[in-house]
Amino acid sequence: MSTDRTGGERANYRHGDLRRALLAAGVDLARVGGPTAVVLREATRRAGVSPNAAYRHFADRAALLGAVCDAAQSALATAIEAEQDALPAHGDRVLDARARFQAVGTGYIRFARAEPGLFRTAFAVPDNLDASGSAARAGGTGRTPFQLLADALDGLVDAGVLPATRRQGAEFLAWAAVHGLATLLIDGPLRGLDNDQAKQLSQRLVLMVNKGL
Amino acid sequence: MSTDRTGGERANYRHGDLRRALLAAGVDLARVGGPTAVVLREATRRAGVSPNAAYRHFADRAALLGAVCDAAQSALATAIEAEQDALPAHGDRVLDARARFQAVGTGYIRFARAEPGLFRTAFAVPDNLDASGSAARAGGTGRTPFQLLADALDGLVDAGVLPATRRQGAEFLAWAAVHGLATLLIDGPLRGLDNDQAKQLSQRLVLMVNKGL
DNA sequence: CTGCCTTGTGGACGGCGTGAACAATGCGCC
DNA sequence: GGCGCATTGTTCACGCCGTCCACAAGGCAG
Repeated sequence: MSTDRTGGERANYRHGDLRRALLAAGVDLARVGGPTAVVLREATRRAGVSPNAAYRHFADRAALLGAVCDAAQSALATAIEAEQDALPAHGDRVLDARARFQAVGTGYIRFARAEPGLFRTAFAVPDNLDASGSAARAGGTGRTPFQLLADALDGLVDAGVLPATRRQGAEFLAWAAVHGLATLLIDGPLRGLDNDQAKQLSQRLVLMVNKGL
Repeated sequence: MSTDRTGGERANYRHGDLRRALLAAGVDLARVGGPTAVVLREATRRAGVSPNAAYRHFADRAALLGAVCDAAQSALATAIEAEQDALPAHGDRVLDARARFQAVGTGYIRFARAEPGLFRTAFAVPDNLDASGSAARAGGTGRTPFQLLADALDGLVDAGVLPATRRQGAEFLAWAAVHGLATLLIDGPLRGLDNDQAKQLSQRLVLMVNKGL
């Protein structure tokens, strides 16, 4: 599906869009097998190109993995946005703010379960506060997953649900809880829970966070 | 330090304790470089033995990694126990129960920060509920990290702090939060926080869990 | 048209996990 | 005590991986 444009062999010596092709192949690999499955030689194979061609577009395997990681974060952001967009606006500022916050958690965990390989890859590269806000990791609205969470918390403060004094650092507590549950659900002892149980547990978790913040 | 008994070359054809030597080498590798650093050939090299000798004691690399993973979980359990043992008993059942619960989180995060490679390795192998209680993962008291958390929650119920109705599944919520914070602190955007900030944040998190459960 | 910069190729190297055949060892049985 | 056999370690070999280097094919600027 991502070999090259014509489907057969390249007409020209040049590929034309190799960087994008390698990235797409890398994402496919990550989707199926997680971060360790994004393998340089296999990506070039899928792009119909010799192994070393990759080095014209990525410094090394880590660079390719980093790009795939950014793409995965972007997909996560998109999933969260979709969850929020599906929300009916019922006018009540408090309820709306709570719902948007809840949707961050729900979307996060839904994505982790739907695309475990991509999810694992999204966090395979150690990141810092800069990377967490990098534009390459943003979804359709230009916000990264981390920023979407921060926005939702700001919404809680604006609606008067969360005291401003407890706002600082709250994204880390909330993120920790949701991210931890996600890893428990896909790699941990909670693997194999069905959708209902997972949904129930994640709602309970977000309730806990809401109440405990 | 873990080459062989005499320090020099083996006197005998037989090694005598190769399985243990390979495991020790594997743990050393994991300590420094995390799960991906536990490499069969390097472990055998450190044990002073040919690469294929490992296959007499481990089915494959994954089996060795699994054993290292169990050892890491056991070390984590020991760290939590140590944190609890350091607690002064001030007689009040409520305060004691809370302190023991808090100590699980504190010990968990202290270990993650002190031994990030080992910590990452402890969760490198997807586990299930059976594995979470395996004796190989237990610390000095024979309890695994997961069981120590469950014990602490039972203590909260016994002390009347946590309503019994909310006990079921609480270990997953608590674990999610603490584990999530740990990963944020060692691989995530919170990397590089100093000890005070980390301690403060983890106390705040456990407070959140306590209040929100 | 010509020369140069970019992009892809081919060959090679060392490291990895792993399989098969072989050799040293030491224990159990006579 | 000697012998046979299961155990444990060695050697050789294969295919995969990431990566370096020298080279070739294409396109663009002058």
